[in-house]
Amino acid sequence: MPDSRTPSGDQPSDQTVPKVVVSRISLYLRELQRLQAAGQQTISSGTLGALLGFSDAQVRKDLGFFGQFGYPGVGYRCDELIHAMRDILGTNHRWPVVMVGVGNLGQALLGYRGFGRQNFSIEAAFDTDPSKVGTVIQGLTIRDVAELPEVVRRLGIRLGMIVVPADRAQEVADRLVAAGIDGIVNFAPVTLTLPPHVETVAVDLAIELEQLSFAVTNKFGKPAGEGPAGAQEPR
Amino acid sequence: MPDSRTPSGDQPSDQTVPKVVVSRISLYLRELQRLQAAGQQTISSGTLGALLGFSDAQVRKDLGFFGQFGYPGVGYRCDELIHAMRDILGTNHRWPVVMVGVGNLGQALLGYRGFGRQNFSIEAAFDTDPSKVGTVIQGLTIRDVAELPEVVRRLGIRLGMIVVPADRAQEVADRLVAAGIDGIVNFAPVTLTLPPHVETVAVDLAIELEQLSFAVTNKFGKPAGEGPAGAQEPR
DNA sequence: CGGTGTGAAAGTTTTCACAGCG
DNA sequence: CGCTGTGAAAACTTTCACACCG
Repeated sequence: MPDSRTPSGDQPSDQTVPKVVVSRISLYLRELQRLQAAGQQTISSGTLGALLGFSDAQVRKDLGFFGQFGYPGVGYRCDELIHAMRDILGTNHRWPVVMVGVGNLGQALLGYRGFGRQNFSIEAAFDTDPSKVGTVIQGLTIRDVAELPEVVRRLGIRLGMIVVPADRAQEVADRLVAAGIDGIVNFAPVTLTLPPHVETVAVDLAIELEQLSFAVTNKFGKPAGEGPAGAQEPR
Repeated sequence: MPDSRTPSGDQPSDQTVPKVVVSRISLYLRELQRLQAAGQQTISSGTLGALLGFSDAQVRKDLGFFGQFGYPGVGYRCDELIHAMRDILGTNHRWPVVMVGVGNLGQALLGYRGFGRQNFSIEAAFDTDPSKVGTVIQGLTIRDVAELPEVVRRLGIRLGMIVVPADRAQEVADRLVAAGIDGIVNFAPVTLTLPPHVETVAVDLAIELEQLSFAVTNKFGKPAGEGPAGAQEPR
């Protein structure tokens, strides 16, 4: 484009990037990390796409939203692309996170190693149940929700996870917002009402099963021959 | 359309329904169940949409993929629409499900009440760890994965959940497919290769946090400002 | 009225196809 | 060569706007 230097992530980006593109970036990153761990140095858009069930053009277009990262005739260097995608996603630095709700699911998430692998670290966990407050789970002392504002401020935390029952989720969301949080992952099966400056991502496990139920139910009412090989469709 | 009888879910559906429409159907259903529990009899597309952040037209168009369910001037009857949407999603009947992997997360999912609420029931759980096989968790006796085919056949199970580490997920998927499963929810952070007749839904918890990281990082690069995520050190 | 259902228009995302580069 | 980056075309999704209904 402007000149002919070595590829690098310059910023043509000012257009607004579709959400679905960002979710694919996460999938590219995940796959690249696997490839790198397997010793692969470079990869082409075609190969990367095939591993995930996307076209080569889609991979290139997606990356094109953020800059130029490839080498014509060669492909992309895994290490460079991983670094670039972490920059895009904001995960080249560590994110401290708070969790509210340490029931079944909350406790499991506290022990999930996958967060740390992508540079997220649950730094504090809260509950309202007095029988839980003060106990130690996965090395963390559970605190009373009343301490939320102080802890968020002291640790400079911007992200929170809601892992409480549906009927308590909005109240917890309000507390997180009041404490100054910028983004929330909501595992409760309810839609939160939030001020527009707070970002949110919803995960509803029952809905995932419903989507599968629909797909399986309607499998034999579809068009004929379906897609390429058996690559899994991304969410 | 054809005649003027009471609205009901007849099926103009043969067009292929976009996935994003199906995911909104799940959200409509969730909200309707909440409204019904709160005693509401009817709801308009505008009100329902507003509760979820969608336009009235979107709600009507989405429902239009599956039939005619509304009463002009009135809206939709909650009980009817709930039933219709369960029919669409295939959750008016109970789905028995198998789970493979009863680590941290698997055990939490075994205890999650939200599945039962939407008519899914985890009927059997498997692991390969001999120290887990034979133990009872959440009232279920954990079985050896070798028993998968027999149990799936005997209980007529069509859906499976993969809750094992990434490096074991493909092998487990192959076993589920061999056992005759039709759909898989995959919680492992890896893309599965599956035959085209097997449906799949992927849930990657770290990716959800990454999406939030991106949104928060770029919140102030949206309207006019500079520097969304491109910056990278020139090589 | 207040609301649905639905073509047609607008907007968005994906695919195509090809110039250009090492 | 093999592959990227990217306009332009195609496909798809959302919004608009309005006839019609109770």
